[in-house]
Amino acid sequence: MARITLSILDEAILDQVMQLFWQRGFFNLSVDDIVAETGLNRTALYKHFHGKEGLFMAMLKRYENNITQAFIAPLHSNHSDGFKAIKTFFLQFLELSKSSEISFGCFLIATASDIPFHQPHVAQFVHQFYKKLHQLFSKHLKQLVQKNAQLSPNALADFLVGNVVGLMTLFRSRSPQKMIRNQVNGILQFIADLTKQ
Amino acid sequence: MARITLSILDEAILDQVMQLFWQRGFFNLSVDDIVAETGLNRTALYKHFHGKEGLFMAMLKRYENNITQAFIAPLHSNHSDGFKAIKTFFLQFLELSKSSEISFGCFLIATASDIPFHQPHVAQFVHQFYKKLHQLFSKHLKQLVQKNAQLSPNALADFLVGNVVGLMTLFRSRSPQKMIRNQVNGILQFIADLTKQ
DNA sequence: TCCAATATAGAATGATTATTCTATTTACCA
DNA sequence: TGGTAAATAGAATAATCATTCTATATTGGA
Repeated sequence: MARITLSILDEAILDQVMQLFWQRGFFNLSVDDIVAETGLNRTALYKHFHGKEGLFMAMLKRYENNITQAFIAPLHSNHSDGFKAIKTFFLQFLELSKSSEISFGCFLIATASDIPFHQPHVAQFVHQFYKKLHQLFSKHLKQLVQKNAQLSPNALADFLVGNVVGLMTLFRSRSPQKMIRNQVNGILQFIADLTKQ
Repeated sequence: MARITLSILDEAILDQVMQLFWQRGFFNLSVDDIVAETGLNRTALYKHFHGKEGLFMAMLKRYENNITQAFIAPLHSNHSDGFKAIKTFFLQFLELSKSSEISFGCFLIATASDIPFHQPHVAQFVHQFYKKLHQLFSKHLKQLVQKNAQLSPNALADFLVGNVVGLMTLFRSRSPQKMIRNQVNGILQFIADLTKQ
């Protein structure tokens, strides 16, 4: 029966719904907007997602599966060169900033900013995303950081997660390309220096 | 007549209104909520602020004057030691993370995340805040960075602004103390290394 | 082809939204 | 003290909100 459920909901429509929540956030997007702009059936919405909150959570998960997974792919490589993996990941921000289409940052991180007013369910999901990112960074940093380094791989991974959060928030607030570029360069110099010390 | 206007609006009530917008954001706080929870007179609201948008903008300015100014005070010092000024500024995040009271991050930066849906007026105000922060960092970095450094003081200032944005967003999303501490330590090590190279 | 289950479109509902209006109270100065 | 202007409280309004209901259309298998 899960099979049937899936076949009913048009994937293209769900992508549109995801985009809308991503762009406008939970509180600034009404069910009427969704129905009117995407064609998602109102009755189907309540049958399959049990309301607006359920739909939002489903779209957040959809985003993580479809968008986030692709973005963190460079960090999944088991390449021996940990710096290269991290560098490839952060260079994506430069590509994003060069792109002519408007970026709305990261749906998950934008939601993080609204979190105080969402269900604990949503908050937990965002924190788990932070954790996944942390683990991926940490894996590469472990083989990169010298024994005598001042900061541990775990500490540095937190530093990188914080920088991703910063970059994504800059994107969302339509900051100039130069700011993005300078922050990425700062991060990369910092990581590069770790191996030289 | 501006004199009269000021005497009418209770400063304590305005502080409460500011706190509410700060905590809940524009879209998740109704005029009825404001009236019920702070005692702000509804008629006065429309007379003096011309609606919810005007009140929000006024509270954002109030926040910048009262809260932000105090927070960036360490960067206003003309101390000869630029590193010390920057360090003092970032150590404030550690104090904040140790504090038992819940932090809602930075009102300006949380608004940045909602910006795509606000008036350009609001977006511009947030960008000017980024700019002010940049200039303050840049001032200290200029006397800190070696001539042969890979990154310019202006580039590094952008890097620091991005990190402030990241830290504030972590606060807002109720991230663990350890994440905050590790990001601050990363920033400080990076700046310290600038002088040693 | 016919039937039962499901999908759809959109009207109805009742709560909540921002804003305006009205009536009453307060403050201030001659 | 008396009168005018401003402040207040809260009712009224019309739009919008999330959700449910109803009636019609569409499907898929015997």
